[in-house]
Amino acid sequence: MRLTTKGRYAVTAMLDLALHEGKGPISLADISERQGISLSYLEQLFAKLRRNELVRSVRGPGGGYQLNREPAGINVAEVIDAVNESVDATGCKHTGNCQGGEVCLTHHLWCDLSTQIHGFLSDITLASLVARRDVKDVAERQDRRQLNNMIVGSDTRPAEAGEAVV
Amino acid sequence: MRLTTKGRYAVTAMLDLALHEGKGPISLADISERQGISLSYLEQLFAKLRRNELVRSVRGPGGGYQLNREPAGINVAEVIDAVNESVDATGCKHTGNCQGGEVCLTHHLWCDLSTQIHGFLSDITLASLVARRDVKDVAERQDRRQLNNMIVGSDTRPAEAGEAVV
DNA sequence: GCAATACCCGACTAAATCAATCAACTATTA
DNA sequence: TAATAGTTGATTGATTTAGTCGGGTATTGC
Repeated sequence: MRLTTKGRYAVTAMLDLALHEGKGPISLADISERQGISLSYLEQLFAKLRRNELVRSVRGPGGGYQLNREPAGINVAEVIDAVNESVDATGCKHTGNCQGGEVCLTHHLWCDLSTQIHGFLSDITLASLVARRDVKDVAERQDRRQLNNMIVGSDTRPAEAGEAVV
Repeated sequence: MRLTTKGRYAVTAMLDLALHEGKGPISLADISERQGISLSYLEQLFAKLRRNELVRSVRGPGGGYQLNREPAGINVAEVIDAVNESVDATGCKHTGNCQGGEVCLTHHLWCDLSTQIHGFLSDITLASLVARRDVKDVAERQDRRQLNNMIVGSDTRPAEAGEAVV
């Protein structure tokens, strides 16, 4: 099992889409700026999200991405699955041939853990995240900063990873 | 967060010790044979388990490792921690500076997930695993096979990873 | 119709981690 | 004192991560 930036970025980007629903397509450049994720990397992730029919794309000027379903119908577990980060904690992918064709001593433990994690994450939808106080606060801060950057003018580069921001 | 063979092997090896408690020190060679884990790799893992005072070692002929506490007092979470596989799902190690000094959009979600997983794993002790039916079954099979290999004689190498076993 | 926008796609890469292997060394005990 | 068994450090091939780079192609406002 692994949960790295790949899965975290995917969920963050999907949540960004959910937060800006109803404002037409959202460009990856916007998400990149707001969330501080490399644009090229986002393109890779959205290719997978699109193949899994979690988002749909609109090409051309003014284009971008939109959720393909309502936020209440998309849960965190399937977003992570879509970018190939399995939530499976077993080493044998549930086949049970961990030790020369038979199950290993701890096989059932990892199965239980997988069930636990998957259950937890699939109960959380984008809609439920949007409703959370802490998410709202961070989103407002990000929108404010993005607006600020636009007014300041040419300095529209996204804030860098380690960079201190006002 | 990551859970790979490192953490799984560590838990498996500790459970093997718990299953053979009271039979004096258990050598890593024995564990290697029963569990199909490379001896050299076990040495690395047990160096960390010893530094974390989860096991104690006895040197010399007839030596090996023993649990440093009773099985009911050792939980799975601390074993995984001991081999440097954190159960933390955040990217910022709970510091909260995921995005230029501030928390990112999904920080609290990953905190919740971490709490969930840690809670689940720290409720499972070696003693509770030893008592499980499925663990007992696998352990018996492993002991039987090891005995068999000893009788057959010179062929005492551990069963290889992909090898089909009778 | 054409230039700008924005998605689409594939190849490539530096760094990190995994899962070991190898060799040498030290302590203990039969 | 020789065999056993734990201890430590260096090294390694394979894989994955977290991107970058460079070229496409579709669409639309002017």
